[in-house]
Amino acid sequence: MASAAELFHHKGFGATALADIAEHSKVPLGNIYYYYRTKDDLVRAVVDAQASQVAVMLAGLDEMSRPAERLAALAARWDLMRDVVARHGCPFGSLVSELDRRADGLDREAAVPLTLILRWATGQFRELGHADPEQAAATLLAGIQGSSLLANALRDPDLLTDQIRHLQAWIGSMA
Amino acid sequence: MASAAELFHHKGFGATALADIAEHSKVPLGNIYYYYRTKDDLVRAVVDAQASQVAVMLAGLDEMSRPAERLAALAARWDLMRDVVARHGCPFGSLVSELDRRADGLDREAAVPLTLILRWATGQFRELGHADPEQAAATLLAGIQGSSLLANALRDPDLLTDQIRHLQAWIGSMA
DNA sequence: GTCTATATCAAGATAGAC
DNA sequence: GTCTATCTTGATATAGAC
Repeated sequence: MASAAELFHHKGFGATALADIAEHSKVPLGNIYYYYRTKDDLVRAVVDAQASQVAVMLAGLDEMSRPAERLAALAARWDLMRDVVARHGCPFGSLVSELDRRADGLDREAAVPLTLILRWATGQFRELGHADPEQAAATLLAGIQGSSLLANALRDPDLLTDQIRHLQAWIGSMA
Repeated sequence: MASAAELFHHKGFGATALADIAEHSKVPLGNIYYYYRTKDDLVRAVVDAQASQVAVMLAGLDEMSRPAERLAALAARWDLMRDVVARHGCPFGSLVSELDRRADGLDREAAVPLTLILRWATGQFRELGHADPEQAAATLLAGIQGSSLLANALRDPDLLTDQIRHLQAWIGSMA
């Protein structure tokens, strides 16, 4: 499953064959099907794992004292992965972008990690006393996702770092 | 080619079969291969067409008198397609996101439409007297792309409209 | 539970009549 | 140039031995 998450991120869901995952994880092909009946089941498990990781990350941020600090630390998470993001995009964003065009239920489930972040950030901006916390949260997450996409398109990690800094300054300006 | 552009946008490049394009365009399957030797050739043509459309759009915006007006009008283009964007994502952003994970040259070519916009916007911000026009252009395009992705993930056209308005207000504040 | 061999099928690409 | 029939490949999924 970890191999699947990595390969879906690096090569995309559609372009990753189960044989690729079998080889990368050293798990025999047939064995994968013992745990995941279909490829869709596997990507569902990957998305669920992403959602759990997000929940853990947000819980960690909640340990910080002030909301502005927490929001800035959220943004910093993408900057920590700047080289991976510039090469392969944001793991949540690129997967949601690919799965969102499907008609089955998978498209909605793929949005869960981003939804969790959005809801959490809305709470933080509310605590900050922002007049429109939902819009502010969307501005922050859109800024993160958009710079991840641009940094990926231009293969430029510096673009990501610059924009994250810009977002952090914006957050700081209303603390 | 127009059918390919539409289906690549709606279903994604990998998930669209040439048979789908043949059916949608009423062009017999074998006939497509007379004009495009491979599926990669076809998506290359689609990206080239996107780049041309972008060039035409930017030339149209150049007709406006003031740079702030032009930049706001650029952002308005996405709001005009709000329902399509909320359902299928930005046609440039989603294609670049899918093709960017490929190792061949196609990944770089897919970035051309976004690069054209970025370069143009940089010039506009420079004309506006912005201290860091490159960063401002990245902020604008990242905001547009990020809200397109979020609006798509949440299936919420209003999110896109809100964010576009926010970006336009930001542009207006420095005119 | 593990693993190899294979069935099945869809999709890219081609052959060749018209 | 147009179109149908088909070849070929590769990927999902399964069968069945161990």
